[in-house]
Amino acid sequence: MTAEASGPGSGESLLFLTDEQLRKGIEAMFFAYRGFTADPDRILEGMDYGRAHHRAIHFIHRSPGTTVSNLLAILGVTKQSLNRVLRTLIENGLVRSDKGKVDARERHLYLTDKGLVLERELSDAQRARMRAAYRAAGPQAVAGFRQVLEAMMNPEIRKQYNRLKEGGA
Amino acid sequence: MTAEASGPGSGESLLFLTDEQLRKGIEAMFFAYRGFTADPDRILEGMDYGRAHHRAIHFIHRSPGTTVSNLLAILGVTKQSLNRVLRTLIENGLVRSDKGKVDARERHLYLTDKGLVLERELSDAQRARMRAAYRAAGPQAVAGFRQVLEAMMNPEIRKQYNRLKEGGA
DNA sequence: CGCATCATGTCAACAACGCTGACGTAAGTG
DNA sequence: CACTTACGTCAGCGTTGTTGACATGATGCG
Repeated sequence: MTAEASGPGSGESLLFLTDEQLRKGIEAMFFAYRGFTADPDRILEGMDYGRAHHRAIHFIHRSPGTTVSNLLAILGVTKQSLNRVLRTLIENGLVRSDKGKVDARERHLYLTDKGLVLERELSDAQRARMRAAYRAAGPQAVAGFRQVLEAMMNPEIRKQYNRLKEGGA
Repeated sequence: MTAEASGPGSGESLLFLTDEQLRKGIEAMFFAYRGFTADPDRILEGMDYGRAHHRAIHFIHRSPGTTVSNLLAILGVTKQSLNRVLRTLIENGLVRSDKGKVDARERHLYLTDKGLVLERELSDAQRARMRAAYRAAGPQAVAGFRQVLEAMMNPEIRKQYNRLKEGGA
């Protein structure tokens, strides 16, 4: 069960669209996501933080100076929900919130040195697993992996993802 | 950004193991999982059920007659958490719980006709998205997709996944 | 200038779904 | 008979999502 999803030669047997195949994909997605979050979750447990904090930290690190609205759009949660998370991160000195210079209503978010330390710890763990999986599967599999994931996103989300994929903040 | 993850000819440029590439994979995983759960979530919202009910229904449908312990192992939650979900499903007549014949301590779980209807609705929605993604990406991408996901699972989980992948209940 | 709108923060309440700990009961097992 | 197993349940709690309402300061526009 490695790479023989397409038929033996004859063009594109649609075997990979079987309900059975789809079910396997669905279950693979479910189990893999568990692995995907397992390492950061383990690091976070015991701290006052959870998965939501990890996500906020990730995207702030990724787009330093991003605004609260940006973050809201990317994370897809309500401002009340994000604010709860953001407040503790700011109180604990992991995140800095700067009033905007051109538009003073906006808050620009940055990780502090302390925040960068935690970000590093979390992403190292997650990247290590990702790297192992990538290495085990090989470059071609990785390309396919990304293709399918992109096709699985909601269209508007995919736009955001692509915007993120290219440009900076 | 389709399939040029490996270098232009020269063997296996390790470009796909870049931190940047890993980050893209991580974000793709995050956004794709949102899409993955979006359709069932939408169907469930308004009913008394949530994502946890969907998961229980899925695996009961998939392995009819499975026991509570089996389900616990697959879902990776506590019995208290599962029980809360299972109880409502049984009370509402979506799931039937039969006392075991060889070991009367065990409860064997089945979907009722009513349960099958909901299962169908949920999995149709999820499969439709999966099918679209598979079709858009093509068989080779799908093979890679599954390879990377499998490599991302925890080892014990991967064993369960493979056991599920093959045999029946 | 004044008023609508925007970006943000916050209070309150609630739901879903994880968790731990403890206890009970029926049924296998040595 | 004692022990263990499979399951159910009560009680309580934490995280993270939701809605609704309200406040504040900043911006933009007629």
